[in-house]
Amino acid sequence: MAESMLGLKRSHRCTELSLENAGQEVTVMGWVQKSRNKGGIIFVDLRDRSGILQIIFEESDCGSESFAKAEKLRSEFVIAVTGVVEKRSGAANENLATGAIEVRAKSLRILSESETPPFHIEENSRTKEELRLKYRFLDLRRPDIQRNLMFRSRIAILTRQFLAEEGFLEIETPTLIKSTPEGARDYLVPSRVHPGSFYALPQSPQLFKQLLMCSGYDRYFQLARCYRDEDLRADRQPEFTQIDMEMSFVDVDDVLDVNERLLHRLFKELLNVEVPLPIPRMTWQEAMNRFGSDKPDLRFGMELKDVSEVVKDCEFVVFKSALENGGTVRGINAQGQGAMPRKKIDALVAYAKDFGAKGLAYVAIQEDGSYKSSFAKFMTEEQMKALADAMEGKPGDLLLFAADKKEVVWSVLGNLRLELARQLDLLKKDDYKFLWVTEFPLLEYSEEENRYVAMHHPFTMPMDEDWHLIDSDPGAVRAKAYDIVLNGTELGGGSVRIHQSDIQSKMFEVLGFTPEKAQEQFGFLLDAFKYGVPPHAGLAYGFDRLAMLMVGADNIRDVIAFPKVKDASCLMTEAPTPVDEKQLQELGIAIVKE
RNA sequence: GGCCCGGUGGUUCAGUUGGUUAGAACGCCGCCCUGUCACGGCGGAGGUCGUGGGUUCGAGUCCCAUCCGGGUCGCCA
Repeated sequence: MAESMLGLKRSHRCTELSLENAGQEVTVMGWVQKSRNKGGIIFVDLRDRSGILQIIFEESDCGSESFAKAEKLRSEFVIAVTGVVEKRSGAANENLATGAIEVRAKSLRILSESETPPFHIEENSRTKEELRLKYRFLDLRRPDIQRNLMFRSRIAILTRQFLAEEGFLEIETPTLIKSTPEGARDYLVPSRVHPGSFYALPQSPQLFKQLLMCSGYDRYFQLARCYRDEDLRADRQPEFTQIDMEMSFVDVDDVLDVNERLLHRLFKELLNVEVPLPIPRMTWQEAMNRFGSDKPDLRFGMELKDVSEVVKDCEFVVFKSALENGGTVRGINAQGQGAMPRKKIDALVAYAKDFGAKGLAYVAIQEDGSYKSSFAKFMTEEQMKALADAMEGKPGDLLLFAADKKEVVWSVLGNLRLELARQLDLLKKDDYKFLWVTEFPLLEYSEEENRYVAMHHPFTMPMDEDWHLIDSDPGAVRAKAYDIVLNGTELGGGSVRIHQSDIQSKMFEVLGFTPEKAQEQFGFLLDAFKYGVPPHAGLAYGFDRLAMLMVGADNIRDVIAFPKVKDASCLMTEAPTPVDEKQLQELGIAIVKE
């Protein structure tokens, strides 16, 4: 039987009370975490978002009516207790923030009863995520998830505060927008008023923030909901939040500067971690060559080394043919792993094949300096030594080599490097290594579409010194684009935008847009650029990923209140669902049954 | 779309080469208990082993298909 809270007002959250409040009468409200009935005395652990507080019921203090109610309390009942804070006469509980005190109840109201929940509300729950997501409203009561979401809130609030101090304006942009064919798949929203026409949900506020620059707002930001209809990953949801910003009259350095200070502030105030400024920068080319990745994890070494020159005269056909076909031979040195059993090495080879390797060559340098290798018989002793020297191989080391086109070698060794680091436990969560990766290629060739596509987006400014190559060697043109990388995760990225119509026209041409098509797709932006557009640049963070890394979660779902599962559905609401025939008719939509 | 892992009372798990009535812990229900806090004591209920086929005298266990969840590759301007 639920009672009213009429006449009561919560005076404190559970852990807002301490010995300093001893003797005060307080009113606390929350959920019953646990009830321990000793017969004539009942202890109740009361939980709210702040934590746990022990309530003590004795009939002589609270009267027979409240005591009878206290005997009925079960997990997750919502109650209101008025009582007096006192120092515990029994032993203190050192596991609780409020372990030295308790509230001696004078009255109890049961505001809401609860059925036994399908799983226990507790920290570090081992209950399957499937069940927890179905009952997400209960899962969200768990202290670790509550801490994550409260932390996430602090990031959002501090970000707003910092950017406001820096002169940024928070402006919302539409989420029913025009569909753009480039990039990720759009979520489409049918228009009732225009049968057969669709809005798209934004993948980012990109064009609108550029228009805001055209309109003179000069510094904009938004915590923007974004949508991409692509498959999910541990760090990818179909709808997510960006910390999105754009600035006028700036170049690369200005954007990086303000964002470094933002990150410094967030990590200092929220984690008490000092991010050394300036954050190091590395060009894309250097990142690929040294780490085989455009988002290198700098928490450990094991860098890639190009040994093409060293092995160019050897007889090992794998190396030879790779080099003859314009490829490359590169390796990494897994120091101290020379004794790795064959089975584990085979597993690494299989792992490498997932990333396109045809195989993986290895050399284990024995403690006596001899070599155990998959290809030693094709090498002279001198060649082997030269190779080991080039890899700075010492006795006890394991050298792993990939030979192929450089893109494949990068991918294989870059991922292998990470896999080894995971196996060797080299990745410490509380070690935060930031990096700017700069000078990304402007374009990349799409085998699927048989043309160049924008690596970032079609509005990215090329580097002045490369622009003359746009016709002769488009793949070599670098862009004023940058990513902020933390511990091997792309936290965010951005670029200086094109603000000259001749460069923009050329970009569209290279991307295979006819002028008519460009006008049709992006006419509003091109028109805006005719009327005075400031040079501008910006950046967007994956807010969920940032929160995930800051709280140390392994999964983006742990920092999102109501996440979707792998097939982009919601286990709690069961969205998406079919809709009424009437709704479809109104929208002029017919479903094609397979 | 490919590959890998998982699905057994409410929850988390065990279940041997296929062999009696599928076990445990926690939770739940009832009774008892005035200093518990992983409370304790006594008693009790609760399972078509994800689903559908198949093999077999016999299937939680083997085979096939399928559903659900996770990870990953493709994909993610």
